[in-house]
Amino acid sequence: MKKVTINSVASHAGVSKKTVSRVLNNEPNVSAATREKVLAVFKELDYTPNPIARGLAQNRSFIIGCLYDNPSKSYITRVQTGALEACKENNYNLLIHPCEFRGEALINNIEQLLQTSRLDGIVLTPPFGDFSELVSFLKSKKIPYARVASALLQDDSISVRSNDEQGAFEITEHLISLGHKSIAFIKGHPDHSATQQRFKGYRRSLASHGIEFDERLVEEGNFSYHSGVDSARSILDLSPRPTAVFASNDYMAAAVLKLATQRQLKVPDDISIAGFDNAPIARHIWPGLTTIAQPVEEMTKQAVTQLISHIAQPQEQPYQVTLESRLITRESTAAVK
Amino acid sequence: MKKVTINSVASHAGVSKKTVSRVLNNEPNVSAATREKVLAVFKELDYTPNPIARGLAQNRSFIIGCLYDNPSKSYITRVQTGALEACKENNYNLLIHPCEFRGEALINNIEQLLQTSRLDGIVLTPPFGDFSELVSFLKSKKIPYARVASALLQDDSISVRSNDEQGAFEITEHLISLGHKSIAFIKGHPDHSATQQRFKGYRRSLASHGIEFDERLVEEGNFSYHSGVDSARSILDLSPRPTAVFASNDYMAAAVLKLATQRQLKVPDDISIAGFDNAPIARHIWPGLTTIAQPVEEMTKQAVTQLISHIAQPQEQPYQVTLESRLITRESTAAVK
DNA sequence: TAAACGGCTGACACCGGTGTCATAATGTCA
DNA sequence: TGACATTATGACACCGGTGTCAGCCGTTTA
Repeated sequence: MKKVTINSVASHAGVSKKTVSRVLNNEPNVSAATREKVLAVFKELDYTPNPIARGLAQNRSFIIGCLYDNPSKSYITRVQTGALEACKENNYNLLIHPCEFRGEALINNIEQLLQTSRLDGIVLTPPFGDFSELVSFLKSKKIPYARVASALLQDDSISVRSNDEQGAFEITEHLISLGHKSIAFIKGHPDHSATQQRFKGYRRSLASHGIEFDERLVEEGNFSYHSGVDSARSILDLSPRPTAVFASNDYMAAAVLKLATQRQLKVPDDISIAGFDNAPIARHIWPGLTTIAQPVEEMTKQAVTQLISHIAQPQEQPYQVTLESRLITRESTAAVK
Repeated sequence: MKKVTINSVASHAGVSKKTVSRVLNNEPNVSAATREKVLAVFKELDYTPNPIARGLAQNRSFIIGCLYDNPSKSYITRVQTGALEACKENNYNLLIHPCEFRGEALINNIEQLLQTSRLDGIVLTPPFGDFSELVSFLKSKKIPYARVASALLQDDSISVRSNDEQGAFEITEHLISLGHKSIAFIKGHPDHSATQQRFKGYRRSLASHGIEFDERLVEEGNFSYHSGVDSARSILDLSPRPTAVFASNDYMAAAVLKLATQRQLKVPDDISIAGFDNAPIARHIWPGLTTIAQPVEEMTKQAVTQLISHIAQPQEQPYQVTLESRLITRESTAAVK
């Protein structure tokens, strides 16, 4: 079976390869008759253009890089799913690049990645969208990028996020409506902008009900299950014990639940627990976690779609979108007794 | 900043581009002096060869495709981690291809993937390594592939697996040693060869202790959490209720635990539960799940490493390896009362 | 001493596409 | 009907590497 190239198509159709190329790329200045003829030969020979040759000629790789550093596997796969959908629709490939570096080392690592992989663009998932050195490095190198679930910036970048502050506000409202007044809070990783946002939503809700903010109820976590265990220990040791705990993500919330259960506390009777993200674990444990569902796949898909269209045709206007999140109540929260 | 290509290096070093190419590829027939000179220019100009151009010349993409269809996000990320390590070491990229097709549609989907992406090789993760139509399709197309965690085949393929049968045997032995005689079993997805293996290990252990196999204690699952819930319902409704449940993976085991807890059963006092895989959830819930840890990253890394070296230099001898798995006991199993 | 041989090197075609530009064919208008 | 604009097409160079082969050199062999 011989390889089918643009040359075989051209000679089969009795036209030049340039004309075939024009048909391939839907360029104008091809007569309808010629176009038909070439398209027929495509079918006949079952021709697929070679992306590598195209890439060489256009100095493109048709590969998008996806940068992440996240303890949550489910979050990563959701990001990947969304990114893949966008890539598939545009005949791009996705290169995944887990990356645990910070600062200088991060820049070097990315520089090397760019040199060896010739990426056409990069999706920055949390926390990388908030690393200003990285963002300005990419900007200076003129590498197109898109930011997912990162803080709003007053610039011309592509950014798709969800409203973390509002989500945290709503879930705190939910707890307060159940009669809770002493609500502990576990912060996320300080590098993630979501951490501040969620904290802000929590405080706004407290304030709107005249509940005084109590520093002692706040623990520093980092989104990992392990950090949740540590925070849970401190919180459950408090006296008086808070009647509810709002953890900045579901893994930490699951850790609180595990520790509470180990200590013979009944959830939600003795203590209510709320999480954030609607990770699979939120519904895989008993009681199921009340949490906030975010459209992670949709955010990433939009970001990558926009990134790809920007690569094809650099635009001036920014693309900044904020999607809505949604409260999901399960068994882990109940009215205070 | 001009682009640094093989041509600029050649003119800088005062040699032909072919000689530069020889140095790049560590080919013989370059004098030590010339080699030194060229290498110095590499450093000086900070040269990185363009993989796309190289790919065009050699008709290679330097991309490995990773095929998967698995409900467990943590398994997927572990597979990816291992594959990525191998790719990175060999300057390959990894293309991820989640794929829920079967039979004819699967072949078509993969054929399209191959045409558009020009993959150099494919890693088949469960259950794809056991789809004989797919395997023989790849063989007929002469696409190099490696199978991870799939059944042993008497052929010349690359295959890295772990001993599922032995793992299941050991965990059943563990339960029996705790005094359990009525041990329910939840099977995995019938497409996965691990499903049969784990079932065999369970039966071998029962048999070796003279415990009669009871069909009524066996439920059909499919590795998903949801299927675990259904199976758990049937098992917990049995009368007399088994004193232990061995689920073929941790998600299904977690489902059993959730349902049991919902029904006010104490685990492990009223019923012991064991899983398989050592997924994160196994230690994120209370009580933690007794399970079998498998070297998923290591399996995948070995498979991909071998695949890449096979691509560079097709070998005749097969590479078939079985790695060991390991019993991890946590709080979900205890002596029968 | 001539012929044969091996290591080293570069000229040149080639991989499969795209960009540039010249030219042929067709259409428009005065 | 001729001058001119517009559309359609192809020749050719180019992207940045690798494969083939010929030629040069110094050394060994007959």
